Amino acid sequence: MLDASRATVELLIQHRTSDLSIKEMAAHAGISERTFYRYFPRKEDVVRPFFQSGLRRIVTNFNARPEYESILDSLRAVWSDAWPVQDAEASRLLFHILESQDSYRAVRLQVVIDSELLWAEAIARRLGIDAHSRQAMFAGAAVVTAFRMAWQAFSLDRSLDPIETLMANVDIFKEILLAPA
Amino acid sequence: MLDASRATVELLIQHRTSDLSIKEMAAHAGISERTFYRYFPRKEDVVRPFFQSGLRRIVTNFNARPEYESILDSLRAVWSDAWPVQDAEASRLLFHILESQDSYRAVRLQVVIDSELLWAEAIARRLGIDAHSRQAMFAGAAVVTAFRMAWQAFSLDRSLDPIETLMANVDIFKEILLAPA
DNA sequence: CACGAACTGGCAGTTTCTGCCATATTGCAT
DNA sequence: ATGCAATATGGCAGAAACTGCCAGTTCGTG
Repeated sequence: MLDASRATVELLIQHRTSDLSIKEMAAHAGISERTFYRYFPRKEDVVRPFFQSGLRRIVTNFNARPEYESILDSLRAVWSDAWPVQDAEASRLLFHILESQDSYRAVRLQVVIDSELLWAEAIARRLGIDAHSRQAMFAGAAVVTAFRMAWQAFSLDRSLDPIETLMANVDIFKEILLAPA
Repeated sequence: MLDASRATVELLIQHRTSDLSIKEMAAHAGISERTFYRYFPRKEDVVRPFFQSGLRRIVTNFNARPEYESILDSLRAVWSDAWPVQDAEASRLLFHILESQDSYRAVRLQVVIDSELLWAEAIARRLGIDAHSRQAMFAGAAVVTAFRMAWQAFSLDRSLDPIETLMANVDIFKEILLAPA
């Protein structure tokens, strides 16, 4: 399922457009149309596993960072190696393709927003607070917002450095992310 | 178009489900199926104008508040009268209906996230800073996050007071919303 | 190997969505 | 008010998206 998602994203990038039929997607992923619909309730859900796995991997890496490291340093570290696609230019292209159709954009945003919960848990663990507390929830939202805006800025402006952009964003929420209680 | 959106949302609430066909929606809105598709590119886009107009109205009201009022007081004021639907119970029901299907949930989230830009401009005007600055963008994101979480909490927990929930959320981002530069 | 559970594909049928053209409505100048 | 152009609407045919059902396959387990 993740494989099929990856294969389809690859096809989207190849064709530089979001106008692909189910037939084309299924064929390139090497599965039948019927199976395609078992994996993805709606056509645009095809990008969901791709982004989910990427986002989850970042959080997992964050959780694997040493305790003594500051949250800001950890964020810098995990952001460095975790990109949705290896090539920066392909990443930008994918952003624009998915941005061009509301249906894809909406799904991508939903996946991103849903990762707030993972980040809330991760930050809460670090700060030693309750993962369901208001503070933890908003710390999660802050991290995701910083990611989201950095990715957008990076995709729109070729001259930006992704890591520095993220860190500048995170800096704004510093207090929220550092206050222990 | 907004009328058709409102009518359809009304129908969703009446039927307590998101499983409505285009045929039913168009009939209830008093337009043909063909015209329905002229207004709404995809079926689930039908909720878009409804939420957009609600969100825009809140920002407009915020901009109409007196200059001398604090941002927090203004937020409290505009939040008080502006609900997507008049009846609180209907509002909760609508939330659950749209939450039950990813396609509707994704659209709602997208509309909410897109209102960040409006808030960034509104807050920037108040603080006397550039609307495209990083600080303004994140202030907008902070307000929207506070709204979003308050609405969710309010919809899930019948005992919560919407205004107090919002203000408690906003309080977390106090520094970002108050710092003049 | 046997067997049940889970995965996959084919196909018919429904619903969603689009292109094209004809008709109606609106805005505006006369 | 009248004519005219621009725009909004509807009908219909057809394509694409999506579902239900059943049959064949693969996979893990005893």
